[in-house]
Amino acid sequence: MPELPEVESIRGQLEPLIRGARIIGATAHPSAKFSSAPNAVGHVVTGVGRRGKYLLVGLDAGRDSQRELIIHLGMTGGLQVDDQRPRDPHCRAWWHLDDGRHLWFRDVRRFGRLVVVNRGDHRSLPTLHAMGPEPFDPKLGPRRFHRSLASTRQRIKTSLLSQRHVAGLGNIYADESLWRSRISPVSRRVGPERADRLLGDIRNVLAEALRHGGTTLRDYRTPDGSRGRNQYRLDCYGRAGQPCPACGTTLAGRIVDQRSTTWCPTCQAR
DNA sequence: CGGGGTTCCTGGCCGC
DNA sequence: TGCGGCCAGGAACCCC
Repeated sequence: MPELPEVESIRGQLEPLIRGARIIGATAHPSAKFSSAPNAVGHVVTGVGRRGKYLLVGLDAGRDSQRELIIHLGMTGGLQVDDQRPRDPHCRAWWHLDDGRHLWFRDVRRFGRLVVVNRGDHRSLPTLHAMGPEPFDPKLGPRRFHRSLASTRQRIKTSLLSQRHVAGLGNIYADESLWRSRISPVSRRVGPERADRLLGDIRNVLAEALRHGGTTLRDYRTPDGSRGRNQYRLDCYGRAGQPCPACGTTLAGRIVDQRSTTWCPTCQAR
């Protein structure tokens, strides 16, 4: 489940591998989630960016078009660059590069998707289009974050996963951030002081995960095949029934708005 | 137009 | 040992 630290780790490895390459061919799984891969053919890769959990591959076709290949990795998606044509049964799309290499997208569960658009035209991707600020954007201050959270009555866990208030959190880092900030995931109102603390803890949790190469629970790998190491550092996510690392209370687990959620009933009391 | 429910997918794991 | 059932979950999509 690649979240911001995992997507950023992939972006950092991928960009030097494919920047400057021209895409001369493509093959895609017939699903509409992948079938637009051939629209990237004829373009040169100008760079690889990231917004929240989306990878943004810059494409340049010369005089006419500045386009963008947008990839969301979903739960099980990953990207590789190989000399040979991919033979993996879970390959959902691949692009032939002019130096003979192949960029390919592996996604066992097909929760990922990709699309080629005119650069910056994100109207076909509602979540990206309405994406909140990057967590490390200096323009995102505690006041703005609090105001944003206060604009809805959704549970805080749901708000964090919505990408509308801050970009890049998934289920793992949402639970980790709320645990660290001692905020109940079902809280519907977060005051200015707690919002301030939460923003700081989101930044700490994400920065630490990034420093440790992301979290590999099962599928996540960077393009060179490396696993993350942050899975050994999780305090809360996936540990229901085990003692809270802070106070020893048994961590609780239940479904909150369709997502499995873990929290400490003592530290994160309502 | 915000919010809620539904759907897409497959492999690992559990229990019988 | 084999296998049915269950679970993981981000975002598009539909509807009110």
